[in-house]
Parts: sequence; structure tokens; C-alpha cells
Amino acid sequence: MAIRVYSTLTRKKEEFVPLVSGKVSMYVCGPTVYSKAHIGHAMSAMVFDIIRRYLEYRGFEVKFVMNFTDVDDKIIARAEKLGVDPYELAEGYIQEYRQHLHDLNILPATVNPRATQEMDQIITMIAGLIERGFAYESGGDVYFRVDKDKEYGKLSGRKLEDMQAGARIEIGELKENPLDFALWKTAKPGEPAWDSPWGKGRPGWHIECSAMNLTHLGEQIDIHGGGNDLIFPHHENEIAQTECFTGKTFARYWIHNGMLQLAGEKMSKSLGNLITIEEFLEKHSADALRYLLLNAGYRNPLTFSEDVLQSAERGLARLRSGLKPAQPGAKGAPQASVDALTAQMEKACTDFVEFMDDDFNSSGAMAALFDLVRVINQTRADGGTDVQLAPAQGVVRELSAVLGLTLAGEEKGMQAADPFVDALVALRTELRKQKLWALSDQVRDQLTALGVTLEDSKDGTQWRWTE
RNA sequence: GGCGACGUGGCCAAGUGGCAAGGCAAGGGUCUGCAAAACCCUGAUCACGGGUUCAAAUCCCGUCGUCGCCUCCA
Repeated sequence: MAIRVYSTLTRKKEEFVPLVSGKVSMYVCGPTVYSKAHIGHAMSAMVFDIIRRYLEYRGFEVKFVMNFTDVDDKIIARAEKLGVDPYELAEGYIQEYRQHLHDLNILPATVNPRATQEMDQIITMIAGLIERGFAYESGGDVYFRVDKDKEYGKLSGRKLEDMQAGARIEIGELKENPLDFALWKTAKPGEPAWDSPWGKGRPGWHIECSAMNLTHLGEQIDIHGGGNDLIFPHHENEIAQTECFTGKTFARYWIHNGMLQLAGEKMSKSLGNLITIEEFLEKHSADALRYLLLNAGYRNPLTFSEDVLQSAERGLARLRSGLKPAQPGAKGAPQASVDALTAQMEKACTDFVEFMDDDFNSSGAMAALFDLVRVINQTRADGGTDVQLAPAQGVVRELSAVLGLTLAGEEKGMQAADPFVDALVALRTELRKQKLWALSDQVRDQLTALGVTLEDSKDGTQWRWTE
């Protein structure tokens, strides 16, 4: 069975066939580093991390490129406001973002190119576009000539005429057509600038991605990804630049993730309704956010709220319940029970791949996992031993890892307090032996209040920090 | 105004032509001294109105609603 991928370009699911058999080249638009990253960025990064992990699981060798836009108007403006050097500002946020990705269990990219390190390629491309008539210089700026590109608008499904009718477009006096976009911007005094045939300046936003793709992945790539808010104008412009420069089809599959919704609105820097990754991780695990994404389709808007997060934490706990060891003193589950577990284990693996192959239907993949967990728990309740449970638990661990879930958890309390909790639990066990229920319940209640959950069984009491 | 997406049980959400996955929450039960955990059982005809079809949540048209893009944005 082949993997099927929904491409924004055709608005259809297509069979995934990479340019080079067994290898995948993948480019995802990273952040512009001018302020703290929010969980919308995390969502996008995580979505493509899941796709990347899955492709690797399916045996592809993935070259994954994610850029940092480290020079742009906003960075310059922010640096000026703060009175700091724009390079240092960007550098600081890049380091912070890297740490976030690590904390979110997102695999590092093969390469993290930066706009400022791509100047030669950028200038080569702009010069080439001018030479071919796709761009023109005007007052030190260089603009892309959209009229010249017959395919312009094909990704976002817009027509030039429709867009020109739009009232929100201002006519720049330097542009031939109001829809022309900047490839190169002349620098004002004091701004970061690079030498070019058109004077000192800096690249426009879109050209850097085209250049980085060319440098690190070549003229044609398999997957180009990003948030769906980048479809227009960013990706539209990227296609225009690259294809007009190379004369070849740029990306085979355009994959876009939906926006994270906070209180019914898109979370974004401009709306100011954002939760930073930092804030999120102070309260929740990376798994919780990932669970949220996995539970839904990556292309749809994702509802984010405390309620939904809480339900995610509970769902994770359920997934982890499958990994718990056998009951103390387990005598072994009957053969029929073990057979059912084996069958479910095989079904889970098959279903998982079948769902994920269908445009990364992670929601279905999670269902496969939950179904397996239920049967594991049934087998355990049936007296299953660790040896009997182990293979299926191994599958849960493996498939969870493919999705990027750590299923870690627990560990959350203060470990220094563990011996004290142990002592109190031992004390309560004594009280229970003497049937001093009131006292023993009092101990349990107080431990509960302190965030410790107790679980009694015939063979003793287990405790854990409440999730 | 233009383009696009979406509207599935209390909540989150798969499914996109053939008897509506999964998770959370809720109720009942088993186990337990009581709890907790686990296990078992219980629930939706898919925004609304037309149409196509032997058959529609799934296709078409219309209405209402929500959201995104059209300016920087993951």
C-alpha cells in the first residue's frame, strides 16, 4: 500500500512517490525570530515532526530542512525599539527556539539554514530572474513581475484580476503592478545590509526560502510544508520565484497544517491572543500538546482550551495504563486471552499503518493504539504476566514513539519527598491491617491533597504522583 | 467584496457513497472495608431545506452559522 498525501496544490489526496526512490526531501517554513514562539509554532513544527517520523518509520531516508528567518522588517523594528543589535536579537530567539523544539520532543532538522547565510544564492536567483524578465529593479528595490508568470496564483487558487480588484492593496509607486512583491529591499541607513548589484540592501521574505531550498535540497523537492496561513502570499511567491528561475516544478506535495484556535480565533502574534511555548511547558507536558494534534486531523483548525488539554492529559494516562506491569502475583492469563492479545497486537500494527498511510490520519492511528491498550488491560485483569504482556506493550511503545509520544509522565512530583510518602503509605498499610479505616482514610485523604494517588490491591498499595 | 475550509453524541474528534472509529466526561455494574486503577455495559442518523442514487454524514444546489486567506503571521 502506498502512502497518500493531500496536496494543497491539487486539493486532492495523491499517491506519495518521491523524486528519488526511498528518499524524501522536505522543507518546512520555520519562524521569523523576532519574539517568543507560541504554541501555534509548536503545532506546526510538531505536525511536520510527526510526518517526518512516520516517513522514516516507513523506511524513507528523510532530509528535513527548516529555516530561520533572521533578517526582516520586524526583527529590525524590534531591535531598534529595544536598542539591541538585530543579529543578537535573532540569535537569542533562535537558540531559544532550538531549546523549545528539543523540549517538545521534535527531532532536529537535518539542516537549519538562515536567511543571512544564504546571500550568494539569493543574489544569484534575483539576478537570474531579472535576466529572464521575471523581475525588475526599481529605485534600489527589486520586484517580481507577477504578470510575467502565467502560473501565478495556482497554489492559492487566485486569479490576478480578482486580487487586483481587492481594496486592501496599496499601489507602491515603485511597482509596475501592485501585486508585484519585493525580492530585494534597499537598506535605510543603519539597517543590516548586504552588497548587491542593486546596491546595499536585504532580501525580501519569500526569496530566502526559495534560495535555501535550492542550496540545501536542489531545484525540485518532495514535500514543502508550513501553516496554511502561508499559502498566500508566501508559498505562492516561493513557487513563482523558484519555478521561473529553474523552469522546473518546484515541490511535488504542498502540505499545510490548520491553525490553532484559541477561543474561536486563530492564535497569532498580530492578534496578541497567544500562549508562548514557554508558558505552555510550565504547566503541561509536550505529550499533552502532541496528543491534542494526534487526536485531530492536521489540516483542520485545532481547538485549544484548558478543557481539551485536561482531556488530553487523561487520555495520555489511559495510554500509559497499558504499560503498567502485571498485577502482583499474576498467575498467567488463559491461552484464549493471550491469543486475543496477539491478534489485537497484529491488528494494531496493520491499522496504524493503514491510517497513517492515508494522509497521516493520526486520529485513526491513535484509535488503533487505544484498542490495543484496552486488550492489554483485559489480559492483565485476566491474570496476564509481564512476559505475556510484554510484546503488546512493546508495540504500544514503538508506535507511540513513531508519533513522537514519550509516554513518560509520572516523575512529576518532588522526588526528594518519595521516602516520606513511602513511609506514610507503610503506616497506612499497618492501620488497614488493624482495620482502623477512619485513620487510614485520613492518611489517604491527606496524601491526595498533596497530589499523591494511592491504588490498593490484594498484594499491597501502589502510589504515584497525581497527573 | 473575492477565494477557500468547516459545521458529526455533553466536550475533543475520525470517517467523505453501503449498517456512525477512538478519547474525555456521565450513568449502571464487577473488584475493594471504602476509594483509586482496571474490566464489563449504556448513548449520536451526522447544522437546516431541497435534489441525485437501489443506497448519502459522505455527491449536487440553496439557507444559516463558524473560521481562515486576500497586509506580517506556523
